[in-house]
This record gives sequence, C-alpha cells and structure tokens, in this order.
Amino acid sequence: MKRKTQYIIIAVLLIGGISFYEIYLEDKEQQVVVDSGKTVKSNTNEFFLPTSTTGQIVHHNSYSLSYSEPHEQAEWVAYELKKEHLSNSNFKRPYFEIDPAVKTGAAHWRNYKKSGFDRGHLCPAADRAYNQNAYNETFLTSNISPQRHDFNSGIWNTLEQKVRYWADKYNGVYVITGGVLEDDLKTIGEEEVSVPNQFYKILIEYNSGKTKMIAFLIPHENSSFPLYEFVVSVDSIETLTGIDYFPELEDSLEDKLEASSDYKNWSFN
DNA sequence: CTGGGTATC
DNA sequence: GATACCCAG
Repeated sequence: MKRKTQYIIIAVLLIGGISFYEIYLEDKEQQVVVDSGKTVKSNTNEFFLPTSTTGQIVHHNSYSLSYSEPHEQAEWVAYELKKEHLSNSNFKRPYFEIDPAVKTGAAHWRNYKKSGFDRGHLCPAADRAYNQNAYNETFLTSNISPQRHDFNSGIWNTLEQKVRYWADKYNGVYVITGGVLEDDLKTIGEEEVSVPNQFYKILIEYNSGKTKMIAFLIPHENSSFPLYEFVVSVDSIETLTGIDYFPELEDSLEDKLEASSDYKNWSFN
C-alpha cells in the first residue's frame, strides 16, 4: 500500500472517530435532566452574569438564575438566545418540578394552582425548544413567576416574540429577565410566592459589530401601547432591584450603555 | 405563541 | 400523579 493511501485511511478513521465521540458526548449531555447547579454551562455566558442580592446563583444547562427565597422565585434568569436556538419544535409541555438545585427549596407549582395567576416562564419555553431537555429544563419552578394571564399572553408574550425576532436578525442576543421583587407584595399559595408589580427584560447584543443594549420595564398588566413605550435605562432597573446587571463589562462602556434609554439601534418592525 | 380546567384511571 | 382532550387571550 502506498504511503499516501495509508495517510488518507488514517485521516478518515480519525475524523470518523472524532465524529462518533462527539455524538457520544452529545448523547451523554442529554441524559442530564438537572445538573448540580454548580457549573456554568455553555448556554450561559459567564461574562454577562448579573450580581446576586440573595447569594444563591444556580446554573442549569440552558440558563442561570438567582433565587430569592423570601419571594420564592428568581430575581433574575439569564441565558443566551443564539440564532441557532430558534426552533419550531412542538414539544409536549411537562409538569413543573421543584428545582432541586435551589438549596433553600424552590416553591411547589401547587402555590399557583387556582390562584388566578399563570405560571409565567421567565426563560420562555419557546426560547429553549432546540432540544427536549433544554425545553423541559424551563419547567422548573425556579423559572416561573405569578403572572396575570392577560399580561402573560399579551404584551409580555409580544416582547418575548420580539426577542426571538432580534435573536434572528442580530445573530443572537443575551437575555436577563425577572420580576421587580419588593417588600410587601401580594402573595399566592402556602409558600407565599410574591406577585411582582413590574417585570423587566434586559438585552445585550454583541455579535453584529457594535455592542448594544436595551431594557424594558412593564407594569404587571396588559397594555396595547407599543413596546418601545416601555424602554427604560438599565440604570433605572438597577435602582429598583439593587442588582448590577453587567459587572464584568468594561466600566466606560457599561456606564454609557446602561445610562441610555435610546432604542434607535433596535428594529421595532 | 402564552397558558388553564376537567375527566379518567 | 399522569394523560388526554377542550378551551381562551
């Protein structure tokens, strides 16, 4: 056999072997339903993690969160929505599970039953529909907040769809979202899950050339006003929540982006 | 898309 | 508790 032929055969075997190993790794990863809550996973860019006011940050495979035990919900959920995550998969909705990675004990979904409020996803199920495990992972009770149905299916749903539109248009966005957790909120259920009066969503986009940021603060009620009416500066949300959303960002850039409530760089078509 | 309620075993 | 089916914004 000629030496050249030998090289080709070795190369083919090598490439084949690597491919099978990748398939094996992928399969192995999919067996993990809920991880230990320690590792920062590939779908969460550690660089963009906000600070925690509660000291309890949990990392799942497809998103991270900071859990507030007093309010029995996350103060923020963060994840990267890549363009390739966008999917039309129509998975069956599983039951909500108590997040085992929340050491203080996440709320049971029974608190929401007959409460009159939706189990409103913070990281939307539709944003993690690229595989069944990622989709199922959004059905943890650490990823929901009590939401009025007209709000959830109305302007909040419209915003979530706009985020997917931007993820497609700008080749991915990074998302941070949650309710504004304050003292003396109305609560539901035996575990007294707080019902926020406002919800926020912050986006940063850095793939299309110039880093840009936008933030929304929406009262917990449906609205027929256009979304851009709810654009605020990140600074104003930080004042409300006490959370520093981009502590790792270079200071001068952070200061500039977070002070702005300008939305001219974001298409509202 | 966002969800809830009820019957059945 | 799980599954199937029907419903609405």
